[in-house]
Amino acid sequence: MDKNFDSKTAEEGIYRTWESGGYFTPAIDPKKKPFTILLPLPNANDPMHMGHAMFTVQDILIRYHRMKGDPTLWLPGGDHAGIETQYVFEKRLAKEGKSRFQFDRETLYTMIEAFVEQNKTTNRDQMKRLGFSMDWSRYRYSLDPDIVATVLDTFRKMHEDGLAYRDSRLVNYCTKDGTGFSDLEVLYVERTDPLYYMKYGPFTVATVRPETKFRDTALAVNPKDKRYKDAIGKTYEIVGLLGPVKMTVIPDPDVDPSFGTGIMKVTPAHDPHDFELGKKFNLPVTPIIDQRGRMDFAWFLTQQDSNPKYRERAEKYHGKKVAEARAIMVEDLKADGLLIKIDENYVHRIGTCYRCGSVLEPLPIPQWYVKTKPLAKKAIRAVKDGKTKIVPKKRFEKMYFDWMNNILDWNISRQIVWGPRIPVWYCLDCNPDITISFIDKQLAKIFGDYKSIISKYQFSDLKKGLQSLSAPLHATYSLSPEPCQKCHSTHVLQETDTFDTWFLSSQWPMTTLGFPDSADFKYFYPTSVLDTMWDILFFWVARMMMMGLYRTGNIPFEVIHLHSRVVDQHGKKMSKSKGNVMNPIDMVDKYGADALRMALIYGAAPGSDIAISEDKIRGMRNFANKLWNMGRFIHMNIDATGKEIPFYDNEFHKTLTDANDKRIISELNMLTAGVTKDIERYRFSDAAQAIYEFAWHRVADVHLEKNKDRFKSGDIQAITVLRHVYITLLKLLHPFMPFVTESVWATFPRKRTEPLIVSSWPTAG
RNA sequence: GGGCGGUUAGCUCAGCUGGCUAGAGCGUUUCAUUGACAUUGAAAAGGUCAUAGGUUCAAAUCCUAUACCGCCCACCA
Repeated sequence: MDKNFDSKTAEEGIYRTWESGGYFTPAIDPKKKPFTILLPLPNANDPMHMGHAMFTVQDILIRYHRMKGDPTLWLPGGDHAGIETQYVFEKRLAKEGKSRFQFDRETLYTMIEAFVEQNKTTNRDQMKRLGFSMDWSRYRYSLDPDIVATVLDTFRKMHEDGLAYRDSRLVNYCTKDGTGFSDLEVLYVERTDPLYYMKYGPFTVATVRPETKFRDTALAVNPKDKRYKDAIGKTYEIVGLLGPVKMTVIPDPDVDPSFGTGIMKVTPAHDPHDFELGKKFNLPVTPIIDQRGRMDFAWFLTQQDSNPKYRERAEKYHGKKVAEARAIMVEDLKADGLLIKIDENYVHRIGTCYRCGSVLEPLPIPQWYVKTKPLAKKAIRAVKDGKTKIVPKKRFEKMYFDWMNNILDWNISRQIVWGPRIPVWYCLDCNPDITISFIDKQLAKIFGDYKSIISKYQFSDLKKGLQSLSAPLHATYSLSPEPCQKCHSTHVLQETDTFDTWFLSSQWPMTTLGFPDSADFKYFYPTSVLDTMWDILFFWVARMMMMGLYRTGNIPFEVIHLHSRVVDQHGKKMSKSKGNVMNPIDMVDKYGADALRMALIYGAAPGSDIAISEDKIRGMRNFANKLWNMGRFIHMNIDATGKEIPFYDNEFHKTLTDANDKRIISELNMLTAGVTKDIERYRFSDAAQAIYEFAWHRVADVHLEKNKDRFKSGDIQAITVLRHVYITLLKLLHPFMPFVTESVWATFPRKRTEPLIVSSWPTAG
């Protein structure tokens, strides 16, 4: 044996032995209850970060259960990660001076697909570097045809059940990325913006968005506000930048009389609250900002009789970006004496795109939604009834219930190409006023060439492309084009929106296992533990609960375990901009996978952050080496005796005479019981610390030193006990530090020849 | 605005259902060692457990309030 454990040369070979031995693939035994974990599917295109390294938690559970003899499955996978991947790809295009809008949808899709294929294996190889014992023979990719087929079928069922529907309402739209998002994806940031007090006929109104005033449809006041009591229901003529308009004052209990002047202008097309209010009072939805984030005054410019002054203004505003237009309008308001004052220090929160940071525009665009209330109800019930347990309970159960109880319908439409297209079809002949705003080869197939389409149908902006249809709400579910049910026309077009990535991943437990009738699904579903970080509790975990219960009638997993977030050595979140990101693979190269794994587990309390530093990883590398040298010491002493050392068993136990031996055995039994209990209770740090403490400070520092003379003198009993203690430690530590333990294990004689990974978990006593 | 978590040694944190001199890793100081390991060993310094009350025979641990830090949720224009 070498003087030190050399992780670099040992790890790869060991992993290959495990893999080629088939130990990662469980043997299906109907008599045994399996233990199953689904890997939270990483973006197939993404290199590994420290967050992924925390999947060590899963490997600990998996290795523990495998050693206990359970048919154990850890199912890996990769996510096409719709918007994420397309965004990364577009950035690359931008570097070449290109834009996605230069390509038709099929070409763009093919390009992204090729891009993903190039990088798909990186993440997988890195998982192996960490020693993760996943069943690679069952690896799934979220765009595998059978997975997509199940997802589409779920959509079909939801459509039939009235749980998937199309509606035109305000959507959080990123004008830069060109897609809408669900409420969860909105990132609110605090900002200080000017609050403008504008003259509004006989009133004064405060707003941060003067540019939307042209399409205000009403004024709202709190019905309890005495100041405006008499105004409710009355219509006023209000002179604005483009001349006078008529507006009615409506009551709205949500208006805060103490904010601004207590009067609110109502803009249903660009404010979610106003949109709802508009529905109540039958106000028209009249947009003034388009999907590119530019001012749209076409409605005004097409009027024949408009005043030349106003017309000139509208032309000036038209097509300008929101911020730019606002600045010009503020100047015009001042010139007209309509601006009363500006509060420059108004602090509010504004919705931004979590991807690119742009301000999101609430825009009225039709999208597909999932009706979530009935699904949430069952998902709440399942946790309340204890069918699925959340660990740590105290902290995260409340979060889960709060979110489920206040859940809103889920927007599953994305105006991107990278992902499965929503399988519904619209008849172009039944909807002659349809607006098609993208380039699509499918259309060319229907009509022969683009030109004829352009002449027949309205295109809002061909170049911008790939956006949602503003079609009437009639849609037919189908996987392939079928003649219109009403008019039998074959001029049908598939919805251009693709599914939100989370719509696919929410079905991961079913789709990966082969729902509805594969052997795997029947055997492994519901899975045992779902381990992930709390940041995707709503995005993913909660939605899997809803979708799993909806489709299978059964929970997708028995336990939801939320692991720690990895932060830097000062307890700060790792981020590229802060420059404090640590690459897990670098650490594996430098100190070994065992060291990194142990450093991530050791000292992490359930639900709290775990601080990682290179010093800590180095400390754990030292521990791996300590363990290695304990093995070396034992070998040297055995070799010195020149004898065969008996295996430690019950018979041998009875012959123990030395107090030191008896004591260390009894302590080992206590440790075994403790570690087993800690793992069962998801207290991995406690288990890791207990083993570390015992191995280093109890066995190596005390027992070994104290009994050195006995070992050297060839005391067979002492050596047998020591070897047994050591071998048991290797087993206990194997889930945490699989490489070094497996490596030393191989140097010791065993009753059976299997590697440590499939050896039996020790029992106390 | 609502909610959650944190505040313990120089740094990062453990301390689960209250109970012996409050622990670990890293760091610091001193000493030792060519015989498993310097990726080592022995020893040491270092904490009024955020603050103020309260419950209790007993509180870092439970309760109340305050302060600061972090996070989540929410349509206040």
